[in-house]
Amino acid sequence: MIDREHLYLRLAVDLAILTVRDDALQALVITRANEPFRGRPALPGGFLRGDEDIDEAAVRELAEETGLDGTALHLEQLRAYGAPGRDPRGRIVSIAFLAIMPDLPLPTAGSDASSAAWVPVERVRGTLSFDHDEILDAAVERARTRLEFTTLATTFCGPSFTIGDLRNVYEVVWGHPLDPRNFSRKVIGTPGFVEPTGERRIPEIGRPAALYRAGTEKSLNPPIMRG
Amino acid sequence: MIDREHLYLRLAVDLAILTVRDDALQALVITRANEPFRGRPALPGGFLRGDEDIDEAAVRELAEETGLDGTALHLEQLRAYGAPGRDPRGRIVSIAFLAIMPDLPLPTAGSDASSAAWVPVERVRGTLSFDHDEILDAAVERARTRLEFTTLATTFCGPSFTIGDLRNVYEVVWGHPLDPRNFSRKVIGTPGFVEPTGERRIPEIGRPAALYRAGTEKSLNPPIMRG
DNA sequence: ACAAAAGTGTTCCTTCTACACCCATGA
DNA sequence: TCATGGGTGTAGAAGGAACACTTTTGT
Repeated sequence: MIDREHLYLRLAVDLAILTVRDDALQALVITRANEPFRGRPALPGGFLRGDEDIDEAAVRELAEETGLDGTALHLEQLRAYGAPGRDPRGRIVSIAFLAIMPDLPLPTAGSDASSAAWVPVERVRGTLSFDHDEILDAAVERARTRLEFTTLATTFCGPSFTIGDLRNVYEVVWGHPLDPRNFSRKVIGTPGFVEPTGERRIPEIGRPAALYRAGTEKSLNPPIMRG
Repeated sequence: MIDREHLYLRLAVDLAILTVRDDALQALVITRANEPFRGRPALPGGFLRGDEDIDEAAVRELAEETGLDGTALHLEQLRAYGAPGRDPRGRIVSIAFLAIMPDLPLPTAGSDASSAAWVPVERVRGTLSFDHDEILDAAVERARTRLEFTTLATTFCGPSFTIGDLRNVYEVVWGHPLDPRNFSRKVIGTPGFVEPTGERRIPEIGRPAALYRAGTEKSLNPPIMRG
């Protein structure tokens, strides 16, 4: 075997971190503090270190950018991006991840980022550095199909939520309204999707709603139809 | 930016190449010609070169191992495997691919492989080098769900096939029988799944069956239920 | 009383499922 | 005419879609 064929390169992880905030699907976008693309928006990410697995690198980067423990949240590999020339610094292959979070305040601004902020994905479209627009598109599409077939939507919510909150997640991610009555029945009638806490939430106006927490079931079948 | 943090490594692509052959789901397994694991079974694969994208490397490796043009077949990224120590040669991260082929003769034995052969996945289980057992498991599970939601099963068949041939693919991959009559109706009633060629195949015994080729539709909705 | 959001009941329709039955061919 | 696999008809069950209607709160 000829060693010339063996290309040495650097491996990065890039994170598409999504949340539902102000009735919009938003992504965590940083402003780059270093070249290349200094001062331009990008997805958070960083280089793989010598002693860690790829998923560990993703969890570490998530913690560095958001201060949150990624092991409790949804973190999933999307795919590898490795077009020659996708990074001006040289041959860098990136493993893209999808991360789902509830709408929590961001405790820290990361080291490599001069700022980190939630931005609606509709506004981010077409503005990102490297091939991060493509990564974000893939992440959003993956999240959309995950809502159909898994209980992932509960990860967008906090520790307790109403069926209306959960429906709002679906409506925002899918971009169209759902029938509240059929949705309610479907969710409550699916064993392991949600569990009642016994508490209720009293809104400013209207009938109080029962509160639920995420159940133990992870997959949905039959799925929730996207309409 | 501290350069010590940037790990340089080599990137490999590994291919789980599946076919349906002799009423069994089989994988293309090579016997390694070089260290490490010389003489042991493994999935075909190789290192990324400097001028190619990851998917191009997968197509190239598929051609080298099977002599077939991968652009016409189904080739799909599974995920990256990068545990430190997964390869005794050093830090090597591998992008795993799923490839689907009809049951064709294998024209060539590859350069890095002393032999390449189809082996039923049930017999391969637990015998492969590196973390290739894990990769193959992921590939089989991905193929199973792809049959539900896409027209991928036609890729297992040749250029023309009967509905019975197609059903056999489903039965072998899923591991349980399907109702021939309902299956027939479902496939023929799904626009774009299959197109009649006008030809018929006369079997040794029994009624001749109409021949079809793959249609243009790639996704199935509603899906074919796995039972 | 009214607005607003939570939830229930009911009807219609599509699709899956199971199985009875008919069709076309070679031996 | 029989065995074998290809293909159609049809009745029942299950679940989705649509929507009328009731419930529970604050103002």
